[in-house]
Amino acid sequence: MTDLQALPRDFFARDTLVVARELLGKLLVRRIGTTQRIGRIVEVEAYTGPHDLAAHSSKGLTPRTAVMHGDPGHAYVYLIYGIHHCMNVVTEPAGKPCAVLLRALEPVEGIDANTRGPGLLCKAMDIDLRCNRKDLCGDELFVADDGRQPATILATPRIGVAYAGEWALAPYRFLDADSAWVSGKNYRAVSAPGRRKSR
DNA sequence: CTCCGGATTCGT
DNA sequence: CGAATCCGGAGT
Repeated sequence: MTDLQALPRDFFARDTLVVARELLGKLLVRRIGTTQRIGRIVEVEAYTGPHDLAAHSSKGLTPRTAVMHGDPGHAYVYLIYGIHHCMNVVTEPAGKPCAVLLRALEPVEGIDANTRGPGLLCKAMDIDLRCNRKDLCGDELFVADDGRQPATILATPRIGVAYAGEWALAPYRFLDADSAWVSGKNYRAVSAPGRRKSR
């Protein structure tokens, strides 16, 4: 895995829902000095712009969300609950503030921690606020394609966005249906509510 | 300046 | 089901 190449910026400069689905199966590569960590993306969520009330950019242009308004192919990393980090990939041409949240990885190389869930993913990959605004068309943090893609993609509502009204129902969470590494163990109850333990 | 709450996770 | 723990965003 030494010949991995970062996906070009125009991969990210497209419709956010398309980029989100195509990110499934791709490799997230984190290089730190001489070591590298690689995970396969198996779960993502799309945040499609100011009209999408679940997206941070629905609050307008603020210091935190400025990176979402900028060029695609950059990392938007933020601190959540004062404890965890979440990593997004900025999509669409500059001026259209959209992003895809990376929610779970399948460990491929150099990872020995839980990668199921956005906060754990960042911890396992050593991604924090230093990575915010980082250009993904570089060599420290990038996305690569090794030709593999999921056989089946599942779409569900996004996790933890109940405040977003109708937008909370949009099926913008995408996952590799056959992956054992999605965060479904923790969140299936949220995705499929109302099911009792009977039968 | 103060105040509120969160694209989460873990332990009770 | 609540605590952890900090900062962005909004209001005074």
